[in-house]
Amino acid sequence: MITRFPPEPSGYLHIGHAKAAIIDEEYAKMYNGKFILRFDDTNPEKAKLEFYEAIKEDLNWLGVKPQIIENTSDDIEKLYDYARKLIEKGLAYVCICKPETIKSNRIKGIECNCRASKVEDNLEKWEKMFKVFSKNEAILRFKGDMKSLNTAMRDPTLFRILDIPHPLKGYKYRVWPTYDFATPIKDSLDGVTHALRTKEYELRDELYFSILRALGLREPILLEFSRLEMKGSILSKRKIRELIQQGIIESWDDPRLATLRALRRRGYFPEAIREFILSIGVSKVESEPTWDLINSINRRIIDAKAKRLFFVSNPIKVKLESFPKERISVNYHPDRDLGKREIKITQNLFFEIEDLEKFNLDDKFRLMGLGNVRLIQKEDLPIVKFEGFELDHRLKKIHWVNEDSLPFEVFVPLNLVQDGEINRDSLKVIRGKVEDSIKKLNVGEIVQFVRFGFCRIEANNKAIFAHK
RNA sequence: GCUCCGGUAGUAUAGUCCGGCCAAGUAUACUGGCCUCUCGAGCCAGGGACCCGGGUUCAAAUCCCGGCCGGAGCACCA
Repeated sequence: MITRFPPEPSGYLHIGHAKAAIIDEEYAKMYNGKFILRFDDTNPEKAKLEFYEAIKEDLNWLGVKPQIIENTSDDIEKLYDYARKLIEKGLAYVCICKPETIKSNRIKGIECNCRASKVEDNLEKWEKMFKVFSKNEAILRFKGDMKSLNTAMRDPTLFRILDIPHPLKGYKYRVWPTYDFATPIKDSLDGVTHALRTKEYELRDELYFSILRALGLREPILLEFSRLEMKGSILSKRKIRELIQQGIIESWDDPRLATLRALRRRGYFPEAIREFILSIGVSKVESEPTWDLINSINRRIIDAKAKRLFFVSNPIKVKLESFPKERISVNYHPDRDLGKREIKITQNLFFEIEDLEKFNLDDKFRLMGLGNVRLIQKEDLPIVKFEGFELDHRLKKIHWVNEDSLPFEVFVPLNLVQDGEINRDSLKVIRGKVEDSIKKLNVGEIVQFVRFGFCRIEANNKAIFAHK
C-alpha cells in the first residue's frame, strides 16, 4: 500500500491537514507500505518557498515521517508528454476562446469551435502556448462531456499559461498543469495505491479516472473523508489571512488558531493530536468536534509531566503573622517525583483578591504547601495568622505567592467564532504574579498553574493557556 | 438552480457493507458521591441517541422506497 499527502506550499498546516497526513501515514504503516509527501506546487501564483520548509518542520513536529518527499513541479516535462499524447489521441484540445465565453459555455453545456479542430492544429497551438500565446489566450482542455450533469466533466482545464516565477523552478516553465491533470498522473506514476482526499473532491472522481483511462495508466483507489472543522475555530486559509489583515489576529501561530504552530505554542502534544485524529476516524460524516475532546487527551498526556506552580491573578498583599519558618519546600507534582522548590516566606504574601473576598474575618483556611491560617484583619492591609501545619481536608485551600514573585502574563485564547460571529475579544490577557521558581524552568515547558490550568511557558514573563 | 455526499446521546464515535449476539458499546461533557494540600488527576454511580414516514422480513440502526434536514461541487485554485 502506498499513500500520499499532497499539500500546496501556500500556507501553514492546520489540524485539518494533520488529519489527512496522519490518516495517510497510519494506513501505510498498517499495511507495511510507503507514505509520500508531495508538494502540489503547480500554481506559481500561490506557492511560496517558505512553506516547503514550514510544512516539513510542522510534519516533523507532528511525528509524521514520509519515506519519500517530492514536488509535482519536478515532473512538469513528463506531464507535457502526457498532454501531447492526449492531444494526439484527440482527447484534448487547445481552446482559444475568451475566459468569459468558456465559462458561459460551460454553464450552458455548449461546445465551442476549438473543440472540433484537428489534431495537427491542436498540436501546433499547444506548441504556441509555450511561446506565442500569453495568459488567458489559450488553455489545454480535456475532451469530456459538455452536457454532463457532473460539471467537473465539462471539458476541464488541463494546462494554463502563468508568466510568473515559480519558487523552485523560476521562469523555466510558463505552461502549468492544473490539479485535475497533475494529481491522477502523479498518483499513478508514483505507485500510489490508495489516494485519500477530502469530500469536496468527490465530483472529480469521474474526471480523475477518465484522465487515467484516456492515457492507459494504472488507476489507484480513491477514498474520500470529511473535512475537519473545529467548534469555534477557523481553518480556512483565506479567512485567516483576512483576520490577519484586519488586525484581529496577529499571525499564523496566534494561539486562537488551529494551525500546528498555534497548537504547539499552547502546549498540545503531537501524540494528543494523533490520538484525537484517529478517534475521529475517516468517515464522510460532517462533524464539528469540540475542543474538549482533544483537551482531555492532551491533559492525560501532560498531567504527568507538568510541574505545578503558583500563579496569582489580581494579587492582593496580605501580611502573614507568627509563621515559624523562613522557607518551605514544596513538591512540583502531587504524585510524581518531579523534584521540589524552596519558597522563601516573606513578611507579606499575595493572594488572589477573589479568594480573599470569599473569607470572613476569623475564617480559617489553608495556604497550599504552607499551612493553616486565620484571617484576623480584612480591611487595609489584610492579616492572616499562622495556626499550624496539620492537614485538615475540610479547610478551603488557596494558592499564594511571596514578595519575591514576578509579574507574569497568561494569554488565554477563547473561541474565535462565537454564535457565527468573529469574536474580536478572543485573546484574554490575565496579569498576575508567579513564584520566582519560574526562572528555573525552560521556555517551552508545560506547567500547571494550580487552580488555573495547563499552560506553556513562552518567556520568563509570559505563558499561553492550553486548557483546564 | 443542477449534481453529488451525508444524517446514532450536548459533542465525537462503534455498530450499517454481510439484518438477529444492539431493550445500542466507548470517549468526552454534564449531575451526584468518594478520594485528593488544585477549580487538575483518579475511582464509583446516574441521566442522555438510531432524522421522519412507509415497505420487505419471524426479526431492521442495519435492506428498499418517499420525504425532511445538513454539507459540498459547479475556476485558466488546490
